[in-house]
Amino acid sequence: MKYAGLVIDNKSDQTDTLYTYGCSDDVRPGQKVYVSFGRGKKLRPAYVFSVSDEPEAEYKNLKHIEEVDPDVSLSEEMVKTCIWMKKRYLCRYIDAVNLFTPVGKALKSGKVRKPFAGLAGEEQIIDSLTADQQKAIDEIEGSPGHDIFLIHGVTGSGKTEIYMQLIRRALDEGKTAVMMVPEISLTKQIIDRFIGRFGSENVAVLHSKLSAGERHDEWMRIRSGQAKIVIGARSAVFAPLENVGVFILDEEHESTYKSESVPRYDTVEVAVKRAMAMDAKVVLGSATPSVVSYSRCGEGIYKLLELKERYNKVKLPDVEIVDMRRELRSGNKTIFSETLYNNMVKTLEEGKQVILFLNRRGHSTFVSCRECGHVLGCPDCGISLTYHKGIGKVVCHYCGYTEDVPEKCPECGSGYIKYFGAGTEKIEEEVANLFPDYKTDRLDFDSMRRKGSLEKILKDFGDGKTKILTGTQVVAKGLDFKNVGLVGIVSADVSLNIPDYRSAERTFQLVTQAAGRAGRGDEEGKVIIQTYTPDNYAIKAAAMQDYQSFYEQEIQFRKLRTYPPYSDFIQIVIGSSDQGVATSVADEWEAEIRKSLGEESGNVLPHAGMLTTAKEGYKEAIMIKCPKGQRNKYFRIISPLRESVKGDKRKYSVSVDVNPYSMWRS
DNA sequence: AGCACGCCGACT
DNA sequence: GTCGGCGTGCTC
Repeated sequence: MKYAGLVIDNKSDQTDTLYTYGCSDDVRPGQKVYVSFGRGKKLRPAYVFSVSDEPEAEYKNLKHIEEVDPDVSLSEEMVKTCIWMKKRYLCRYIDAVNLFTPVGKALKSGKVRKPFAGLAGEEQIIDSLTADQQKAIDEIEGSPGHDIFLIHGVTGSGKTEIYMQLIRRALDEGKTAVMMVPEISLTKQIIDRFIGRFGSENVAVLHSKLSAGERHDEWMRIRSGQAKIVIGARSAVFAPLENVGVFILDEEHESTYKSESVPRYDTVEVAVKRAMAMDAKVVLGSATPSVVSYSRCGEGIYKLLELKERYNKVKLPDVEIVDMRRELRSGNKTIFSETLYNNMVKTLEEGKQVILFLNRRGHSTFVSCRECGHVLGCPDCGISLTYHKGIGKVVCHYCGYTEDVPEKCPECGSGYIKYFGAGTEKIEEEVANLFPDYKTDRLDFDSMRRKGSLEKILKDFGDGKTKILTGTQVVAKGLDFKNVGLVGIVSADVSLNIPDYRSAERTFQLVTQAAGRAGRGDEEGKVIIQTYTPDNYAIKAAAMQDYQSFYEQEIQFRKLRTYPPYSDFIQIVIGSSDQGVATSVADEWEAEIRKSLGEESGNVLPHAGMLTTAKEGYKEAIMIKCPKGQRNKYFRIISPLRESVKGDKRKYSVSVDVNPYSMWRS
């Protein structure tokens, strides 16, 4: 008989440890098994994490594995990655395991289900590769084993073709491949291209819109070795593939690669960890690489590959910055500068289309009383409510609370209620007034939900029906339409004014990406950037499409303030339905961490209550700035605290987030 | 997280 | 007398 260490499928901090069960000699790590646990009568699922000849201790009530699941199992590499994730993200074993295993059950055999129904596949014929493309492929394929590459290529420089050639090579060598894209660009087009090239039998697709059953089917196709290429959003990094040749992350700078729920993993880190175990390559691609990734090239951690020219040598767009302060001084109080308006007229008269970008949805950003100054706020969150004219209500963009717009000020009773700050809804309204002869449309979170489909809005624009499309980030990313003559960035300042150390980086990325939407046919496009801060380096560099210049200035700022890549932020969130418990636990942890850090205790920010919805309960956040190279030391302090939750009788939960996506809520 | 044990109040 | 309320504590 042997002894197996099991992770029980049980969502509790208290049981987050390996339990020893007796088993037969042929049980292997990674197997899904069923055991009796605690006082429960039903068999519970569990995963074998270790097998040994001797038990670690004497157990007076040793139980045995009752059943082994014939279908679902993890590889040894996946088990090791789970153990690493628990340490790295301070999550439970089961949280990591659940990412690797399918939710849902298989449908009865013989049955709906073809995930690619209606997708014929579309092969794009490539005449020849550019010199840059060929050089990148040669360099990646020429490196013998595990390696990490960053492809920095302007929009339209042909990164996807490189990815496909690398995947072809992996398949030829009998290996498999993972192709990841941000959720937002996981559209029919990219799947079509891959199926056209590799055949639908070789391709599996994983994304959040699959039903549990579909996900299970795809999982089985991958695990059984049928599908050799997995395309998906960040969760595809957990695809149950063995012998992966290459993990590819397109648009690597996108925030969707960072998980915002437990375990709060970074997809690049997981890909690198798995790739190391399988001697695979990791390829990151972006037109605007994240500052952290680019700096790693300078340190020799990643190998940088530059694609300088656009495919078919299409010229980069002509970009103009408009100083809105001057516009205001000259008496123009509208949203559109004279330059933007004139260019819109010209573009439309030429029969071309216009994209207007503003990173703020809704109609008016706040509603205020002119008599007493009262601003309508959310009763739960306190932040100001955004007016949505389409539904005639004010909405909290944080928790989703809505209410009717009051006719009188709830504070003083005055009827002078005014709307301030423009969002996409307001822009669309203004555009429709100014250009009544042209069809307008709007693409943002609200319109996608209300009108039912992203596809419909995109199709109308693609067919040329819609002449002017207004939208948020969605229009800045991945849209590839040939007839766009003008892109107007209505206010480049929106993302710049968010109090987060990455605001300049995000602004540069957004403006560059939005500008890249212009002139994707064979003609040069025009881009107009409206801003109140025309001298800001991120805006200037984006206007020049000059990544290098942006990076050099940004990295100085990061160094000066010891922000990433010169440090990591570690956020510890303590949540409880009892405010007193959350606060006292946060007090204790903060004091303990400060004590352990000694002279470096200044790197611990005092804990602060977070904005939460009623459902989430009360939350306290401790933010720690961990200097570069000190991560292990800081984790040695935090890990025992995390483990101590097991023995604590008070009711609270703890989650740890390394480099959280948003820093400004707390 | 489950699940059973156990120590208190209002019922056939 | 006992049915059941959910507070408490354990799970190899």
